[in-house]
Amino acid sequence: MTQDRPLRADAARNRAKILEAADAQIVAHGPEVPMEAIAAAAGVAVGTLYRHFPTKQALVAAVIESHLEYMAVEIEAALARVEAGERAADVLFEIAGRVLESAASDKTVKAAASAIGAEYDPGDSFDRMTVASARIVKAAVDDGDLRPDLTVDDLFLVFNTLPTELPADARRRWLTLMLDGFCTGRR
Amino acid sequence: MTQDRPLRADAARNRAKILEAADAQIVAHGPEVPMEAIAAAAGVAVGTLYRHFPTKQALVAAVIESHLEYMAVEIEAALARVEAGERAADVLFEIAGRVLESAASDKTVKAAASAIGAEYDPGDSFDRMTVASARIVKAAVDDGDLRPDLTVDDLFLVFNTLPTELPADARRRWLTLMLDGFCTGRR
DNA sequence: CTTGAAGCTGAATGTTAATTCATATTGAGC
DNA sequence: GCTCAATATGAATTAACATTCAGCTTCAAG
Repeated sequence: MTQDRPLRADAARNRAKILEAADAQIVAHGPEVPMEAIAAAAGVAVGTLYRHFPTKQALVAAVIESHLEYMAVEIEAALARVEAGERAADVLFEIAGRVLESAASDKTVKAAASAIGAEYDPGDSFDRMTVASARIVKAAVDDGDLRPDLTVDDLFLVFNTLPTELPADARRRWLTLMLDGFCTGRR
Repeated sequence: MTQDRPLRADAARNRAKILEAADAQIVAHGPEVPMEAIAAAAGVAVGTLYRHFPTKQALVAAVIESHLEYMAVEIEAALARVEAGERAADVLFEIAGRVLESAASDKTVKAAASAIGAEYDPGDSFDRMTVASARIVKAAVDDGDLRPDLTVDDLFLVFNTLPTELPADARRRWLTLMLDGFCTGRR
């Protein structure tokens, strides 16, 4: 899909700048940032956005995909550690903070997408993320560290729930409360 | 503020219809519903919206205020029950579900407001709500039912966090996880 | 039943933002 | 360094909205 013909050097550079700028702008100003603003932030003209992405929706979808990809990689790495013998709950909690940031941005972007009406394709990364997460949660439950009725869906519910806007320390506090609700108390 | 001169009967009726329609439309379709849509839902012409509210922001602010008012009343009633001897944690949890609904809508509407750039005045209702909530939380903590480090801010953090969109059962599940995180386990 | 103020209507105005496209640039194979 | 297909540019087009206002309608006081 990316390789019909290799991209010209400057085009590839611009594409990257556009994705980066779009991410930053959308996370910072929400759904309604003008394409002009994204273009300006990327240092290109609007027309260039449309050379790379047919519509604003498509651009937003691409940004989402990059977030999902990041999270998938992160979580698969965590799963590897669990399978290598680390305690699942420990790994999960350690990851949480880092993934949280991306999840937060991702949520903003998803909201942006649906506000615009994009029915974007969940795609490969999402499945990878789900599968890996499910295994980690299962392991932690089996260890007796997480309440036995807990599932990946709960985890996702909570991650999708998380507040986008507010301060880092509030976010940390929130995470603590959440995770405490997940634990058996035995840990 | 409401009583410069009593409103003509039909005007009062329209104002109520407008507020109701605005609430429904904003909660259902989000910030960006056109004034035209609100007008149509209320069965009046756009001009009428502007007779009652100078700008869209003002209309949105009025809707927020009505939600806050509802919650303030609800929570003050809860406080009365606590002061009458009911166990604070019980009352709090019983209320939670009901207040949750309004909080969810309110969040949507607030988001709408800030998306439009309304710096609306938190106002009286908000303070009443805060004060009453703080007392209930304090009582529950003193009873030993809620973890001792818990404050109203935590409660609000959680209520502001709550997902607007999703299904009633998911919301219930979420609430359970949250509240479990709040408890001492003693209860 | 009159009448004037209070209300209502909806087309017109002004603004903002997505998307297009004719024109101008530029990378890379030769 | 030449050439042209790939790219980039940004003014123009089009669509949605918020908001205004001149003219019409309806309460309600007398």
